[in-house]
Amino acid sequence: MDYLEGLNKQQLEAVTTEGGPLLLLAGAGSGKTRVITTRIAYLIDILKFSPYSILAVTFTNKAAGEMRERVQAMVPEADSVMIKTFHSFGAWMLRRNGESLGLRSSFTIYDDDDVNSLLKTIVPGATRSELKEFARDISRCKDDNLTPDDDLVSINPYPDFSEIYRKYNERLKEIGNVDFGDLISLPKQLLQKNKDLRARFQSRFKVILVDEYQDTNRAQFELLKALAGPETWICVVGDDDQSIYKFRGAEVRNILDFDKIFPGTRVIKLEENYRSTGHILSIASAVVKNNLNRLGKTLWTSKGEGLKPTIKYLENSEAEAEYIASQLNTGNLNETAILYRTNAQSRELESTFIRNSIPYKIVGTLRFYEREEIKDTLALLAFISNSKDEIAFRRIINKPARGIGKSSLEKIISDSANYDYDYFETIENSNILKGKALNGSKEFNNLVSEMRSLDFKEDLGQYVRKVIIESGLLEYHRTQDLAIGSGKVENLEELVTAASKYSGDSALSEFLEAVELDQSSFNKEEDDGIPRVTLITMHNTKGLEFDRVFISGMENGLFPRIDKIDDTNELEEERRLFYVSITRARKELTFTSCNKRFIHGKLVSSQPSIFLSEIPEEFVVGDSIPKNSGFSNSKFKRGDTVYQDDYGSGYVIKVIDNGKHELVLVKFETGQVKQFIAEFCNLEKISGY
DNA sequence: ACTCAGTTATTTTTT
DNA sequence: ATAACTGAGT
Repeated sequence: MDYLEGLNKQQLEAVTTEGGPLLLLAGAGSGKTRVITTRIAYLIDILKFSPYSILAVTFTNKAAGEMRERVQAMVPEADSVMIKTFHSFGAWMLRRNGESLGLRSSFTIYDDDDVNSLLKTIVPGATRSELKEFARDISRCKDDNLTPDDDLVSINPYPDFSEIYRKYNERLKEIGNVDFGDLISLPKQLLQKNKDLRARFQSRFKVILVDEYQDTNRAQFELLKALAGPETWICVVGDDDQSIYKFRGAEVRNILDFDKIFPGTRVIKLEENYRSTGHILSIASAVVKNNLNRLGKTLWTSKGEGLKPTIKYLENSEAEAEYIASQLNTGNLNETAILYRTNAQSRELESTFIRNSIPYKIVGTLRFYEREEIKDTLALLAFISNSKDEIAFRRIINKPARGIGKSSLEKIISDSANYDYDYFETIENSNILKGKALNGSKEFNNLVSEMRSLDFKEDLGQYVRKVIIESGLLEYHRTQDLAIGSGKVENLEELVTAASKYSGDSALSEFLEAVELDQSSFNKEEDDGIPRVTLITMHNTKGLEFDRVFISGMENGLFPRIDKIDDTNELEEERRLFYVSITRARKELTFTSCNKRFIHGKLVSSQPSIFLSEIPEEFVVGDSIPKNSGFSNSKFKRGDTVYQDDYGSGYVIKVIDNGKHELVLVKFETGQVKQFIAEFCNLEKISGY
């Protein structure tokens, strides 16, 4: 029981409280992971719960892995606790219980890219951005538990949207695959429809723990409700102040209203922060206090005040990068992070760091599975396993070139109606193709049958290697490498290595699932021992901490984003993002803000973020915070409210300096966007920050 | 099937 | 600025 030692009063209470429901409000740096893992250990070790009866759900595989490791260090038999992400839990459940939905246990999971391609086959005339919109909105429907039969006007007002959504679901079902949303909503449906199944799950999982509860969406909440019976010890852990994924369907109300939905909830707040020094916490608290929609808690530390954070104003983004670079001469780069709101901001930092020979690493930009060569291989593997997979088929049939162009492809697709939409069968039996396309398609089918006849149960790595070589994909990408110097072959090698960790009957589908759901195991760490400064988006920093943090681009329009400034809910979410960013820092924190910045190739004037004005002056040093204008010479700033005789009132979207004139782009309440030359326009400034 | 010029749209994205 | 994509021309 020595693992209980050193816990503070609230932590101990959180660990030992019996029964459910239990809501743990765990502030940033309050030892949340320690509490969850210790609670699991305590349940097994002291309260004698079977590890098998405990389900712990997280949002990332990284978090799941960390949790497993830490629990096992305390209680070895905890290795049979089910610790999974929401999505991998859903996949696990569907592979075992999906027959009634027409799912084979080897289904594959479509990612956003595949979803887009599938939608394109359903709405061929749609533009790229329309497809993207449909994909996003369908995903949002699934997050929100909305079916095509529901009123979807609030999601997408386009009258055909419901039909598109319906057709999309039908096609997905015909193909026999699922998307990310299905991994939550289908298990939920199964449990709701099938009383026996529900009883089985409820008798197995006596304890359910959910981490990062503030980021659950409606569907995840419903799944949880279906899993938890009246006797279940349900415990959710989260921080309403750190809810930053609303744009992905996260529903803050889940945590705000938890005690109303689960009557008799015990609420325990963990407010002692073990991470940051006092001034940093004071700033974080002062900032987040401006949010009205929160449960309210105040972090404190016994660490002492520490250094005052710094605010620095720079003329432009180049100066900003140079300033940050100049600060990196001292201190441990491994313990330093530069945070920004948008990925595009990393470019300037990168080029400056290269110029100054500062080693850096960028977190989270290029995802392994999104790479062309990887997607190609996965598509081929998916097709070998399921020749009804239209998206995989489209992707791989003519790669490398087999003489099957657009028209031949469409012929096969349309003729597949006669062969149960199985493209392998269509090629096998249809006589619609001739010449080069006929030979090419037969060649493709031979490849597929040959691969199907091979056994991969011993070593999936060897199997994948064989597939890559025999299909010609390796050669194809080798040529690409030679042409443009990409590392595609290297990536394919890495895929083979990753695959060799899998064996057994379901090796292939396990592997395909891992690639979709757990990219972390494929992200090769630059482990050359050189200390590197971390470049990272604010969103990606959740759960991380550094001795020294720079928060860059503190400008209205960029952060908070321009379209979020005048919507209270959106602004509060941006502010939570700021709160998350601030609380990453242990000891040192610097905010930088620029007067001018290149945005989409245009030099744009900006003004300091309204968030900077929320920092109490007594906690910071450095440049003083300009009130109102005065930072730039310009009369107009982004975010200003203006009035114009012809168009009425609106706000400034952009101020562009084109060298000759200052152009002011205004979005009016009517929805019109107009451009004016600052010197000559009759715009009246109503208010500004 | 490939190339090149023109077009478009550029938030965040644990799964 | 820039990447990613489209469509016409080779």
